[in-house]
Amino acid sequence: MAVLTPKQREIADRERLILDVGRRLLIDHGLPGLSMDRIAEAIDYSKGTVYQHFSSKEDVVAALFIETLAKRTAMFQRAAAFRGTTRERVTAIGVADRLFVTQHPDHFRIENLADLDAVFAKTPVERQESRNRIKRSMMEALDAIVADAVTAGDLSLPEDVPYCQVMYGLWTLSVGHHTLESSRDNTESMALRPGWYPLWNNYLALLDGYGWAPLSQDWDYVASRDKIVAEVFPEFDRHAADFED
Amino acid sequence: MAVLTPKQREIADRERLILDVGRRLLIDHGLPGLSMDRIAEAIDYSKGTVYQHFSSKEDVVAALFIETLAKRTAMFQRAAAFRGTTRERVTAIGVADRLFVTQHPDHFRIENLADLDAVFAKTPVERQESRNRIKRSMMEALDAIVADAVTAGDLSLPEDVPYCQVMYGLWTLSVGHHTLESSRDNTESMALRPGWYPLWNNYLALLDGYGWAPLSQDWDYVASRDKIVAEVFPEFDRHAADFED
DNA sequence: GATTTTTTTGACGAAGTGTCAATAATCTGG
DNA sequence: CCAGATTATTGACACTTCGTCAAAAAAATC
Repeated sequence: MAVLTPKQREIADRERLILDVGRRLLIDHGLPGLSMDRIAEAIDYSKGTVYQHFSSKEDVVAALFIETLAKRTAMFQRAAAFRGTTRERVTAIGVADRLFVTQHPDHFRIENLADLDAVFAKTPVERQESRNRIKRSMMEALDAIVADAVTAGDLSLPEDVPYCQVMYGLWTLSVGHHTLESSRDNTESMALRPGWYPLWNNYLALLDGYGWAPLSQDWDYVASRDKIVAEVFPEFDRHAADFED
Repeated sequence: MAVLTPKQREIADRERLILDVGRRLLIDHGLPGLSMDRIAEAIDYSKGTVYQHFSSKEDVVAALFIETLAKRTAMFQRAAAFRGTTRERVTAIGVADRLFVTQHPDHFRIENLADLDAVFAKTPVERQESRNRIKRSMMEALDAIVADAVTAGDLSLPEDVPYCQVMYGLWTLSVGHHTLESSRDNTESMALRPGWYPLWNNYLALLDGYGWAPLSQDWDYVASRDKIVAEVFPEFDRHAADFED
């Protein structure tokens, strides 16, 4: 089965094509702008054929979301492998998050549009399982950092606090930040400088609050941040400006 | 103009009726389950009449959201007026947030469904301004607490950190938490105890991280929490169990 | 009670969803 | 290479929803 028949090739290519067209429609015209009719028209096949690939419009969106999630997870895994203190490694996750948002804005946009129950509820179980599998592998990479921090003595948590709670805090900070930022008037109504600073500062405060050593007062995390970009994400090095505003 | 003609009365009553029916549909069947046809059928008027009240389906949803937002804001304002240390007052906001979520689940559900750009984008400007006005008054109540903390010497922020950043951190924690919690499988995929504890602990850590005195190690905030409920939200006193899981 | 203004109605056009019988293309074994 | 079996493709169809608008009904006004 190593080699595909021409027909199988065509089908595989078409699946890619549908996703690419779908992504464009989703980015350019939002969720309501993505319709099966439009996809069919754009790829010059009939609607029925599109339904052969995806069971519903939501299924297309979910498939796009999964691609996005895989990309984010890959970046997080690279970040988690940074060689440095455990707190630098968790900082690397924050950096990866920021780079993901700024360097793959299309993917990031899709995360906001597609990670909704309304979408996945109309999707075949395999798709849902696929999503859960990737999310789980992401969480594992993150929890491992906390576990390492505890064994290294950089962090000591009360008995009743599970490892994942710390990462969960960072995650909620990020999700909340991007949710609020995505609707313009929210940040507008606050006298807050837009961009990355508020989130970065809240990361620092939360980790300091948990007592994750070395504390921000004892270490130059801006320097760490630059080092992380240079070592882990050299392809984005030139874009250090992403952190400036 | 103090007294309404019967006709005006009827129209006002009907507006209420539309919102009530709309809320039920939204809660029970989600965003797609709310349709103008269904509303019209449920209230025994024609669709055209519904459109006399609201310019679109999204307009109905937005109106519902504004009612919800007003309710939350009122609770926050009560909480902010708690007589205690500044840090207790910010804790009171967290308590109010929790009580809002648990005691008004319908409203909370609506926040998640309706505070989307996709909704407000299709809404007349007055509605948008209305939302922004309420949000702003909410933020003012919150920022005032931080300002008081700084003048009281409970908190000292670096020059370049605006007051609102601290509240913004708490807000993003809450938004992120509820966003993640609203999709079952997210929390499921983490070994995290569900409910209020992770959020509460992250509140503590974030505020400790900012050095907002008295720090959690020097003060019994669980006791404060009970006091806040008893004094500010006596109507919910019996439901202290909301904080237990 | 006649006239003007306001309100209500439901049929309508446009768009979108997902289905399915009919048609076309492809594969398969002799 | 071809007949027959299998698989893929098509687009018309039934359905739903949105938002509009001319015509009808009701209310207000004089």
